[in-house]
Amino acid sequence: MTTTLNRPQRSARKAKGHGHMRRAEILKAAEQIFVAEGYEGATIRKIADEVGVSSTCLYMHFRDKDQILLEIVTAAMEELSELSSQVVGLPLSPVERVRMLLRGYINFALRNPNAYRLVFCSPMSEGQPEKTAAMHELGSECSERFLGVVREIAAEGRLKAGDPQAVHHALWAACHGLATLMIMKPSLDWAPAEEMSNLLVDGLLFGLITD
Amino acid sequence: MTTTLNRPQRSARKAKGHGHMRRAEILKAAEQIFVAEGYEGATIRKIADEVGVSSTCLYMHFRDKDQILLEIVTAAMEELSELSSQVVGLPLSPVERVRMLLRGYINFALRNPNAYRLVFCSPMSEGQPEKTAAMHELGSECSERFLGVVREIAAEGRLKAGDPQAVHHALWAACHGLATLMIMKPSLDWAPAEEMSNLLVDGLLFGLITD
Amino acid sequence: MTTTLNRPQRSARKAKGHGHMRRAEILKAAEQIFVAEGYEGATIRKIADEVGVSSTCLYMHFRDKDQILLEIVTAAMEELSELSSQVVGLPLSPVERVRMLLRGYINFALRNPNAYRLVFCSPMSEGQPEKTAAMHELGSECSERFLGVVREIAAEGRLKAGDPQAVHHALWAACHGLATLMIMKPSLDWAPAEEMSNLLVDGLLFGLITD
Amino acid sequence: MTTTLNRPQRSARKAKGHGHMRRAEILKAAEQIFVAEGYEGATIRKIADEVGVSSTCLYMHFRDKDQILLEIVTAAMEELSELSSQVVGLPLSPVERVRMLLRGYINFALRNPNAYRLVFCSPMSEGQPEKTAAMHELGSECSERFLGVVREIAAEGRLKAGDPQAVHHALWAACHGLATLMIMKPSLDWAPAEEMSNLLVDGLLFGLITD
DNA sequence: TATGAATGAGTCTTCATTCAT
DNA sequence: CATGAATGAAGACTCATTCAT
Repeated sequence: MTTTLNRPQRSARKAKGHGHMRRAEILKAAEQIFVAEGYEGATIRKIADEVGVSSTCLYMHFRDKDQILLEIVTAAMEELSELSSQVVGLPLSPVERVRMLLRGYINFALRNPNAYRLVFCSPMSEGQPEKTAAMHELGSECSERFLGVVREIAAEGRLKAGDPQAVHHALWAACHGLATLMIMKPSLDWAPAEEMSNLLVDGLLFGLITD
Repeated sequence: MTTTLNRPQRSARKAKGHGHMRRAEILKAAEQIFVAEGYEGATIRKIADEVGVSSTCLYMHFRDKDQILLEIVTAAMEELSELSSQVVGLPLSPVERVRMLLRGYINFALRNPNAYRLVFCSPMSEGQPEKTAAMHELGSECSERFLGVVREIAAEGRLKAGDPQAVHHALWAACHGLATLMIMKPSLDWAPAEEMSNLLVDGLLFGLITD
Repeated sequence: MTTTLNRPQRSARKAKGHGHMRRAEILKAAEQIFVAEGYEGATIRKIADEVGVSSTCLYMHFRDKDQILLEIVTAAMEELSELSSQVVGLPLSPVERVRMLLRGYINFALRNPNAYRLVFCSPMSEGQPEKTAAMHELGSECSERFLGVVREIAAEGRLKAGDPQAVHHALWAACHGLATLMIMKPSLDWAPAEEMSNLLVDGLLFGLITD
Repeated sequence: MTTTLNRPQRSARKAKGHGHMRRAEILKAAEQIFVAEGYEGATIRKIADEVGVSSTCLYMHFRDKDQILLEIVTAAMEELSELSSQVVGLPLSPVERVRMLLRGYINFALRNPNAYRLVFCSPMSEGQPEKTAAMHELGSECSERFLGVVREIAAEGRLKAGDPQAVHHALWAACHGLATLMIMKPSLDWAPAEEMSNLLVDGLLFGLITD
């Protein structure tokens, strides 16, 4: 009742972690809030409160708010890139690798909904040219890797229609659509995510690729 | 209901006409900004500046910020609903009607990119319960109509997998993905829209439905 | 639902009164709103809506908002002055006339709570020097008349203590207190107004004046 | 609870001290403006300007506008409550205690005109239920204490008329009237405050209570 | 490394008022 | 006499950011 200052509810100021612990702590807190409240909802104050430090403190570790979010998003993209990299290298038929790529992609998007939205559904890309470079580079890598596997399939003469690029785009777009729609309209009466994912991916592959 | 000026004549007279031109001007500016800068980025001031009037002026024509957005969205949804209604009534096989629905859907989205993003890529949905009722009603209508046709196909025992609801969701989501991605990433090396549309839709239908 | 303009609910635009009807209509509406919602709550728009005309229209009859309210208040003061004038002239003993004056005063205040507050509880007096002149003139008249009757009593040697001026102030202040407190704290568990009024006035007169 | 700086030391250091001087400065400025311009007239901006800081700065020290006002009012009420508490406990006859309560009350009001008006002449009361709880609690305490003494007098069968509650209200209201009128109309030709106070209080007690 | 205090720009919204018709 | 359209100033409040310590 007698709270005299506005944000005193620093729940539990954690024991001083040395060195770069702080940075990680901040990123973690920011990600939580970012996921919970979206890009505009993730304010510096909320993040600072979550970590248990002053807002000012964040500026000792990051230039500005965008840098924090960008770092989170880039980390997410790295994960995605890493994931695609691993799948592409598996000793499986190209179709199987594509199937895993698509499933993994949808899965990733649903697990990182806000990062995903930020990367793929925001016009932010056009905002700062250089700041988002690293992020987009990672995106291109993923895309290239994926396209490579589709080309392998095409090389086997198994594309029912379209060129590899178009098929790759269609596959990606479809999965992108499922992910974003499930993220944006969670109130719809969706079947379980895995079921939807399988239904879509299997249908697409069956429809676009011959045995 | 009482006014015929709700949707003003889209003639070329741009010169500050009297009457209720203003309303339309505002809606147009708002749509652009909403789409360019997202829901939170579209401030009353920016819209007013775009139109070239004071912020206060907007309140003469709309109760609040939400009403502006809502009106744009609802108008777009009405158009989409109208379109789906027409297709569903055509004397064609259910599969053919689904094909037309999906193509028409993608087509609509690409022709109305701003409105489309506004409706399907904005978080706005989960805000006020009643204010968005009309909009959601229209969305549900479209969805129901589409689902109805998928059910016809299911009744013929031709769904390869999944229940009608899931298949309907998968088809919709895939087309949604193609539309949004082509809208949001126009710099990618896309095949022509119609080609992409056909590739995706035909692939999906072939993959999910038996002859 | 489809109201396109902000204030269309002009309930029932009354048949055009000729001449100065309008002025009276406006004052009446303003008084209602003034009483119902207080000084700050009585906005030009509300008054205009209540009358059924545009806000602009009010400016054809009154210079500004203050003039409207001032006119109401002055009218109230005229009523009070009239009332005191009548009572003072009655063929009764001075004590009886004072009793009636005080009762009438409390009664008046309770019937015109907002006007009363505006006149006696607002620093507005110091605001505009000339605009409120008429109003204050009326107040002085009342006060003088009242003081005159107290002087009659004093002339009979019946004041227990104090000079006429002080007694007049004390009587007035006490009644003022009852009125304002009942106006401002209506949620208190007050006895009926008349009962309170009698209790206070009779007590005061008995306490300050000898038989 | 955690801070000892709630009511900062009222020393004379006016030079922009560090610490929580600010809070007190703001409260002081707010009280002046609240009283000079009324509840609605006391805007955040005016207060901030008076203190010489930005409007934003106020929000560092208080949650919102209401909290500022509330704090002022509550502080005043605490003082008044303390005062009444002391008087009630004195080893005097109930009539004498009432006399002291009333004189003390008037005295308090005249010594704290700003706070007094804020508490007893502002409509603020009927706003939020819980926010004003503490304040009303203090008011009730005072009132109850006073009523208790009046009941003692009633128990001795010495009330000339009315029930204890009504008499208590009448006494309070009369003193309230004297205080507010002397505060609001200082330009009137008042007798010295103590003289007025004695005249009114003695007159009331003589008029309402038998020996 | 961290902070408390502060700020300027910006958010939506409402008000009294004016101007051209 | 009356209006629709418009406005500038102001309302409370929030945000990212900075500065002195």
